[in-house]
Amino acid sequence: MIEIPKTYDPKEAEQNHYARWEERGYFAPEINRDPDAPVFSIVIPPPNVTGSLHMGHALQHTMMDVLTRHKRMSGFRALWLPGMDHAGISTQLMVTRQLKKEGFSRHDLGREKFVERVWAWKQEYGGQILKQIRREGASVDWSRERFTMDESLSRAVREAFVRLYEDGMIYRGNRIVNWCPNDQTVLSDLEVLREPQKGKLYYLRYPFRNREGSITVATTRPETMLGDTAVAVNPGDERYSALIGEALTLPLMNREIPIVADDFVESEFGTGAVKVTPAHDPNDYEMGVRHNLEQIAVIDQFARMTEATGPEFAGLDRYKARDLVIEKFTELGLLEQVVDYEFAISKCERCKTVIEPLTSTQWFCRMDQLRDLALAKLRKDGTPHFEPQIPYEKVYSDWLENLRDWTISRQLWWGHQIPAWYTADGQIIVARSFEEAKQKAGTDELTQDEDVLDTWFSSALWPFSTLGWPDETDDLKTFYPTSVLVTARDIIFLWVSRMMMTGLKFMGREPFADVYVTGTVLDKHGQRMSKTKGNGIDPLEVFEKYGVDATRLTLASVGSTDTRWSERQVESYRNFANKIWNAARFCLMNSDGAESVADPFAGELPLHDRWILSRLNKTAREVNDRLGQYDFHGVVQTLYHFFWDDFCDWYIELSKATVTAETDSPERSTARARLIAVLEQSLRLMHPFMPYLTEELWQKLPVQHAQLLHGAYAGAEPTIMLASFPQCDSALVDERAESEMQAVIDLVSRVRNIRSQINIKPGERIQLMIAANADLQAVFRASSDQIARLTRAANVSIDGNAAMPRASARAVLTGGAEVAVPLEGLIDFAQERERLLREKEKLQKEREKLDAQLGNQDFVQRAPAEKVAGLRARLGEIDQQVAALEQMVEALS
RNA sequence: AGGCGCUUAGCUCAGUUGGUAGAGCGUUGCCUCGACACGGCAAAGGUCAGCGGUUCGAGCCCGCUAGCGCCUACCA
Repeated sequence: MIEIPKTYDPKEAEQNHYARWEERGYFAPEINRDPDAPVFSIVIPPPNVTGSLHMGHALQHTMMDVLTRHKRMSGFRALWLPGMDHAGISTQLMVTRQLKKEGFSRHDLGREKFVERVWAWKQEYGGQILKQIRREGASVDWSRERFTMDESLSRAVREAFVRLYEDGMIYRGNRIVNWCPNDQTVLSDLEVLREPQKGKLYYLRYPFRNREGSITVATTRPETMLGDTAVAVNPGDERYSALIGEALTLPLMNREIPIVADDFVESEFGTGAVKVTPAHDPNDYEMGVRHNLEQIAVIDQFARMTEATGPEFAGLDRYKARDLVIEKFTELGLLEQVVDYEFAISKCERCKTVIEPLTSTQWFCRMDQLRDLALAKLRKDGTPHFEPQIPYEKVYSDWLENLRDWTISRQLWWGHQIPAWYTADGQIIVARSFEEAKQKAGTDELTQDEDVLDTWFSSALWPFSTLGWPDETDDLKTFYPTSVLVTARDIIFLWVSRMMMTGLKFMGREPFADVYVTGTVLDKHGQRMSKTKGNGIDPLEVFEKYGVDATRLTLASVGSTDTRWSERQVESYRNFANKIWNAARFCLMNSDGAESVADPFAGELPLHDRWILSRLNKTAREVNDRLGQYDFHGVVQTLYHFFWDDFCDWYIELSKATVTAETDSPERSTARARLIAVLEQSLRLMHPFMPYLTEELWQKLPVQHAQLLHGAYAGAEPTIMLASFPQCDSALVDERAESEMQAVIDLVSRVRNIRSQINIKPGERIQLMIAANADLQAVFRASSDQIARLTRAANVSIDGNAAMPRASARAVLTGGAEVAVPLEGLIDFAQERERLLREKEKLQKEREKLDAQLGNQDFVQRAPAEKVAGLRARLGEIDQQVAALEQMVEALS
């Protein structure tokens, strides 16, 4: 007899197993010795080196771990590759702040020292999240851990850059960009937030150059007027058509600017005339290009007015300049009106500073060819397959179709420095290394570009750079393309699409076949969890309180829909874990003799054994199928109900008498071995979701652990991680057993219902009289001991006719069976009559519905014959039961 | 402004090709029957947001309305 505590303590299991799994190399694909093993691989979405675990990570990691463990147990050569992202801006900000506390800036240190400092920071404080990933139980292969700034990955970055440059897809140019005046760097469109902003719309008059009068333009940013080089109107706007080409005098600057016609202008908005500031507005920039307008930079990189604005404005902050412009327009009588106006403003994703659009010389990546590769792949092969396909496939393709060039340079020090050098005479040399650049340039008087690349440039290469690219390593050949990408929806553009494009470009193959997009865990009010709102739930605290396994089940069942966080949910899965623990506890307490049984399910089996095997195998089938479809929610439900309802509530109870028999016997040993065998397979089925609990229990079971390992891991030190994942043996799926067992379950439930309704004390023994047809008689007779035990009946009689005592509580069952509980002296006849009449009423209501349906000729003719037959059968059944009930009532009168 | 999604039991969510609505928690009653009170047994609870349509039949398909949410966007 093996004794374990009454309550599952997750902490103990969590402390015991992870380190051992890791040390023994279970996480590495090399543990798989089958040379022909199919391959399964996932690369982790690399968390920021500055980050710490939040619910979104825990959610994604749970799902990736479930998939990886499932495939590993199924004999796949499984790799889940971990790593981190250097997170350019975040990390640089982190260290800059630290420096500031010490009283100096990064410029005091200089670039080289600063970068050293960031590395030191990374060593000391970075990667806290890696420890937390261990805590989650994530079966990642730490021997393959990567960091986007590793030398090998940096090499991949340079290689990719050079190739794209050589193919004409990367270029350097002066264009309008998103500039963050606080972080002092350019940002891509995807790193800019659009926020609604209450502001004002100013109506400004621009006088005609050569005559009286003026034209009025509306703007939210009057200060940019200093850089205006035109006013635009819609070519179809009759109010202005005569004015097109006419000259205006730009107030304050006294500059002559033309009126141009452009389709961009919406006649309905404002006055229908737009001031054009090509240097400080993306749309105006485009218009400027179309009309060949001068770009006059009036705002600098610190968001202050430039020298070009003249002595009164130069050096003023952009908002101060706004006030001054308005003041001057008022003085000149050129301010027509000011109205309240709400519009969208661009802010820096990181520091929330208002973005200043300005023209700047930067590196860009042309996206047209890359986009076409991705779109063609999707249209031709349906790759990647998004799950859920709706709406994500369309979200992805729509975005690709409207893709614009990607600004890839950043004015930071932390990151991959752009592999471009300039000669003294301004020639650009793009090369993989300084050596190569010198060769190409024919001189060593070269200066490397100061800028670094967007963090997402290196992330875009992650699925192959981590596997060794550009070298053709074994890992690359084996694990690329990866099997599936699991991610939140907010980085479909930033990351997923870019990996797809670079993968197709450099590898000639997609980086992953499937993209599983997870739902989001919201707070209990349905709001997104965020640091600034402070409404986040720390997964580590939940681990502490309820255990990792319970948390994982909760997260897995979120699936792909947004779900509000509810601690009660975790609590119920904690209870489930405890239920498993106690079911195992029961099995272990009654395990003596079980190990001597070689083949527990050999030979002829009683109903409940055939039934549980059928249920178990159907469960295995469902779990495998649903995991294949990424239906995490469904799998959790399936496992929960199989284990709790089928195994605990019925199978254990049905086996109890035999299993707990006082004296040893072959029957007892066999029953015990069967119980343990079913439990053992259940643990394997649940292991991907609940790694700690299942390992803890599996190790304790009196079974031949080594024999349970999947063939690919033969010889390994036994662990449930490497045990074979149960597959459905369809020979064991037994519909007849299931329906017969269902009859027993119905019978027991009805009797319990009677006991409860009549208030029979739980301790009180009853008599049970069952009348049934020959088939059911045989079923009930074979299970009569169990029926007696579960209904707490002193004795059970079964026969074909219903000669039942008048003083009894009775019920009719499906299949025409009847049951009576004789209760001489206890029965209140009137009450019992009412009870039966209520039953009858229920059936009659159903009958009415069926009558209506079957009375409808259209239904009978058009519905499938099978359906109609089914309803007719049900109708017959009801009639029979109603008749039986009427007889019972009659007998009571 | 467009696009998309959601609205099912008090709460959080499932609902597979249209065929008599499900789970967990909560609620009610009974229960120390030695695996488990983080438990057992039994039960109550729903005009599937509203309106209209298609169909023999709609939570599921189509249209409109309302509320909520998300994403995209070049109305200054």
